[in-house]
Amino acid sequence: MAHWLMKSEPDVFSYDDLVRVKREGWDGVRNYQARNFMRTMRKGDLVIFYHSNATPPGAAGIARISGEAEPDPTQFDPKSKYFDPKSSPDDPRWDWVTLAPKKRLKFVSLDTLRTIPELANCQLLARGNRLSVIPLTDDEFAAIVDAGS
DNA sequence: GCCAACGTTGGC
DNA sequence: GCCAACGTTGGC
Repeated sequence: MAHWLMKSEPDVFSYDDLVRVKREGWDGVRNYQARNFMRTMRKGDLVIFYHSNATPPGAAGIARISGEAEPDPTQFDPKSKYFDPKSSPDDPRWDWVTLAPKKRLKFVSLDTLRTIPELANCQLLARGNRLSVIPLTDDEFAAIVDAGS
C-alpha cells in the first residue's frame, strides 16, 4: 500500500468538509506530475490531508483512496473554473481520484512538520515546493501520523 | 529548441 | 498583499 500527501485549501475544502460529505472527487488538479501520481493510486492507499494556504498550514487528517483515477468531469464544464478547452471526452487530459475520511489527526502544523527528523527529505518541505500531490515513504507517513496522534 | 512573459502556488 | 519558485505558453 502506498502513502501520499494531498493539499487542499481549507477555505475551499477542508478535512471537516470531507468528513461531512464522506466521499469527494479530487477535482481541479491541473499539473501533470500530480496527475501521474494520482494515476498510480490504488484503492485503500492512505493520504495525509494537508491544509495549504491556511493559518497555520499543516496536516489535518488521514484520508483513504476510495476510487481510483478517472476523468475529472470539471475539465469538460465550461462553467467550471477548472474547465480545460484543450481537453475532450475522447481524450481526457485530467483525472481525479475519490477520497474518503479515515481518521482525524490532532493538527500538525507546518512548523511542527519541519521539526520531524523523518521528514528531512520530504518533498513537502523542499524549498519552493508547489506540488499538490506528493508521495510519502512509509516512514514519513508514520511519522506524521505519530505527531498527530 | 530556446527563452521571455505570464499565471499560479503557497508561505509569510 | 507581497514575493519567490516554478510550470506553461507562445514567438522566434
